[in-house]
Amino acid sequence: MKSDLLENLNPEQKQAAMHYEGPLLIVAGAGSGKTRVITHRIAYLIAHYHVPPYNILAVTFTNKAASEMKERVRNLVGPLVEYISVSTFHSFCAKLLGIEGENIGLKKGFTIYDSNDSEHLARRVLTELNLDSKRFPEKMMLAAVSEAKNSLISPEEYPASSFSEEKIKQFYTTYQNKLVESNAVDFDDLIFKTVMLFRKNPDILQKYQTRYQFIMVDEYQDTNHAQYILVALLAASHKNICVVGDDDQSIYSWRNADIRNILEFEKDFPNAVVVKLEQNYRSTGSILQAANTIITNNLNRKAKKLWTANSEGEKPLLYEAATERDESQFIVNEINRLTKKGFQLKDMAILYRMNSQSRIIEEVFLANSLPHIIYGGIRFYERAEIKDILAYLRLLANPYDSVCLNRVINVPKRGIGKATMEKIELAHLNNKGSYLDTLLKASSIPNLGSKLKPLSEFAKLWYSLTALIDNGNITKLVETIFEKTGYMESLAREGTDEALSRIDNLKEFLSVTKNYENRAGAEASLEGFLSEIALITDIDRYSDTNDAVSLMTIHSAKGLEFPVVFITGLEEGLFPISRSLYDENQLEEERRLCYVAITRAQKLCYMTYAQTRFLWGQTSFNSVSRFVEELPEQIDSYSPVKKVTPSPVTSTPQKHNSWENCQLKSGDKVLHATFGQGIVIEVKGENHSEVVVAFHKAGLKKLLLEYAKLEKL
DNA sequence: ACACTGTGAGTTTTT
DNA sequence: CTCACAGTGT
Repeated sequence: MKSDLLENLNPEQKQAAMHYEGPLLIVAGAGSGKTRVITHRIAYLIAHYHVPPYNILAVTFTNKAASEMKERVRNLVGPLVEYISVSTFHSFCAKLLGIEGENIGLKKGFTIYDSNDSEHLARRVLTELNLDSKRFPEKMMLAAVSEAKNSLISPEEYPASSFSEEKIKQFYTTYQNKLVESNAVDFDDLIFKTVMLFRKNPDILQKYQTRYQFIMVDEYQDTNHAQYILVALLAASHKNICVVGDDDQSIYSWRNADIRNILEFEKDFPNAVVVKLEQNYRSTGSILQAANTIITNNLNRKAKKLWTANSEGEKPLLYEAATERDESQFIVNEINRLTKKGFQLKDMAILYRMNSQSRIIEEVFLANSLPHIIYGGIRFYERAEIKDILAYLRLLANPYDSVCLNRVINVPKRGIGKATMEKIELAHLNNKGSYLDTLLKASSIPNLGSKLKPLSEFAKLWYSLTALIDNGNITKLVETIFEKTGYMESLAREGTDEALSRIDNLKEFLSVTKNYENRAGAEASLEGFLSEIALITDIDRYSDTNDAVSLMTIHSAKGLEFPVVFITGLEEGLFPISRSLYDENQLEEERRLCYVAITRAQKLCYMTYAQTRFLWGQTSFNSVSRFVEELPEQIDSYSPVKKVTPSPVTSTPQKHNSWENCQLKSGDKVLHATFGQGIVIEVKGENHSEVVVAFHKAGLKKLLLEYAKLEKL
């Protein structure tokens, strides 16, 4: 049955898939079938070398990549896939620390802080240390801490040879102490602490070395030093390590990814076998040629040249828009045209450099009723109400967590503010137990006055909820929290549109818990649920069954492919982004980002830019991106200035001049008595008597100017 | 304690 | 522009 397993692989792919023991480096260009090779290698190890699935570990960076890999392995090996460990770096470490964490002082149920929680904590540390947050912004301090952790430098080891280093060291030390007190870890700690665990406990390390006989790492170019050491430790005894990566697609150096990990793999593992995959199966010849032309402008890279046997196809098309709205409208028009030629909406993606660019695109999409999904941006799990309910759950799992306690103790309002909270913190200092212990003994906290009553009630509520933790029924637990805390009720009483949408989000959260329970079955636990949620991103919440255009940043598009790709905002200062313009290394990373963007496209690739763009509160006039200029021969360009814009809606100035009777034009902000603020999308009808307005709260409305009292803002 | 207002500052990418 | 925070008045 498995004899034809490798039948459809090319010779290099086959060589990599058949590799048995010892280190293996697969340099896999974009679209060269690397996932295919990894999945086939896993299947081959099992079928041909009879490696027990239990001994195989595959690590990726994103949950999406992990679940996709799992599915594709399942297609090859069937139900055996459940015994293979396929997971992200972070979730692998989270699980491992859940089991072994007590060896390095982590109590059961520890919380994983996201960047938002970390910032809260950082702010408290800054005030406590009396550090001027202007000279030492928390973002900067956290970045320094992150860099230290990713380099495996502990607070004690952190240098103090300059004034600012001294301050960072101080911050790092206090920040870390507070994490420990809260029984919490941040993202970087997951990797850092796992490495520490292994270093301090050789017996535990050995256990996992024995368990994971064959290790595979995807997107190796994005690993940082800590991740590299983690993998190296696990592979130290058997050296059965296979890494897959492409230095041209390294776009995470700002997260301390160390490109040297891939460039120097052969030094680190001297007898490594190296396989290069250079045949691209994804894109047309023209698209690939454009990508190749761009990337050769980078000096710091391994020489390679992707080729394809695919047909030439059409050259990428460059569109010069007047404004960012025009850019979006062009895209909408093209999408409408392409759907008539047989493309589906889910075949198309719009990529941009930064999330804020999605706003205008979404507006125009809404105005044209074009179905779309925005990845990233306002994240589900970052919405206040979701964070509130999660904070309740996290507090139940970990009653030491001060950040979560601060978040929920006055939500909904219980009349407990800063002053009371300080009294609690003070009492807690002399208490060896958890915050729950402290609050249950609230009557012994001095000077509480009238606040004792609400506090005791809160403690009682908290205590009664703990009884529900262990039955694994998280949905029930969440429903009880909604009810007993009065959270839902207080939102319902508010009755505003915003409150109603919050209620909807909370209801959707119940489908998240149900989904988890279905998947986890008898294994379901509050800790398991929380650690899964902490590491999940929005990308994992969407299914691709809906026919809709995808909108996302280029970073989150890595690893994905689409028949049609629109790359937007190709302007100097935006892409490449202004901060990178004077740093050759950063500029090369921007160029790699551009390379990643182009190579997402299978059939058609569009590149767009706007002559003027409203950016950061003002209109800017940027020239076309240098990346476009690096492609003189490889693209066709299309400038609407010479032709009539084919859009039914436009905001080009020429057209406005002819609207003599009309004070409103598309793009204007207006205020409506009942619908609130909105933006004019379209003016139409005889004498321009009708307007279509996208209201921020009420959505799209068609209005007659004669009746609707619109105030121009 | 809290709701409101105005000011001021910083604007990338994400597990 | 948008968010966070300080200061104000209730």
